Amino acid sequence: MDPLVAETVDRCRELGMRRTKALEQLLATLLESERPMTLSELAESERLTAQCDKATVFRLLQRLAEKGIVRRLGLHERAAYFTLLVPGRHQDYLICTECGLIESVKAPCPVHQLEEEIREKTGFRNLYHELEFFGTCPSCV
Amino acid sequence: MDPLVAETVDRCRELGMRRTKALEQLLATLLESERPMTLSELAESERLTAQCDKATVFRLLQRLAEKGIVRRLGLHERAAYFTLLVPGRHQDYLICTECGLIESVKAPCPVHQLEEEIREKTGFRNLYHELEFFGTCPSCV
DNA sequence: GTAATTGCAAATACTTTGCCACGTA
DNA sequence: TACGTGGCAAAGTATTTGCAATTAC
Repeated sequence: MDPLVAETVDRCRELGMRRTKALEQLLATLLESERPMTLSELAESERLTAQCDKATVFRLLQRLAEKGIVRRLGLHERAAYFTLLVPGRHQDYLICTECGLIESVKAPCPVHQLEEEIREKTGFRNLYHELEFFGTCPSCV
Repeated sequence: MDPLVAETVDRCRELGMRRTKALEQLLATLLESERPMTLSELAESERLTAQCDKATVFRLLQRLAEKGIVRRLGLHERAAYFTLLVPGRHQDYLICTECGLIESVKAPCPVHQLEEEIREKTGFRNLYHELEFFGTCPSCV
């Protein structure tokens, strides 16, 4: 087993989880993946499809996210968010993971130069980016 | 009417959309909002709840997103994405909006200093961030 | 008048939970 | 043995679509 998987399983154990096949395979799958994966992708992946039910993967991810081993990406709600694009205006957001508060970041966005580099090096076109900061807001601390 | 709303409606008109009450109210609502909003929030907002059906708001947002007037935030899929947090490791992503390809950004992340500033100025705790670049990948150009 | 747009209701899709069986410690 | 975990099936919530009626141009 990949030593990083073993190490992560140990962290889980210390946090009170049991060492199960499903947990090991889930962690191994996430670790091998170069990119974030959806619940369905995980549940249907080679290592997990025979191993366990989708509900199990769901509950594992839920527990792992609570314990800070895994992160659920996005604005942390089930629903999609929409925003108006005003030409020449760009916004980054600061979001409270406890109460859902969303506010705009006042400071200038530090990402434009990297975006330029990516445009040149990768050949991607129509580039734009999204940047969100997450944390616990003062009222929720 | 807010001149920026009027201007945006004009852009929509130029892109072939019709000037409807629902469109005007939707754009006004998005523009007034300091933050991104979900479909439900929009459909149930003061200006829109009496004005039109949720399906209408959905289809408007869909058309506006196609035309680049509105942006749908997140990894651009219906499903949530999960990623393993490896201590000391941070990843940003580059995502193709056409084919869904997701790859890691090789360059170092330029956001840490801003994160530090936010930590100091806002009183948020447990801060972290997510940064994604979107665009059309070379194969899809 | 014609084609885009809308409302309503139904269909999908993804997520989440209940309950009892099972496996780990 | 005890309690966390898993499977299966059902419920919950958000998104998306079909179609006839309406409206903008």
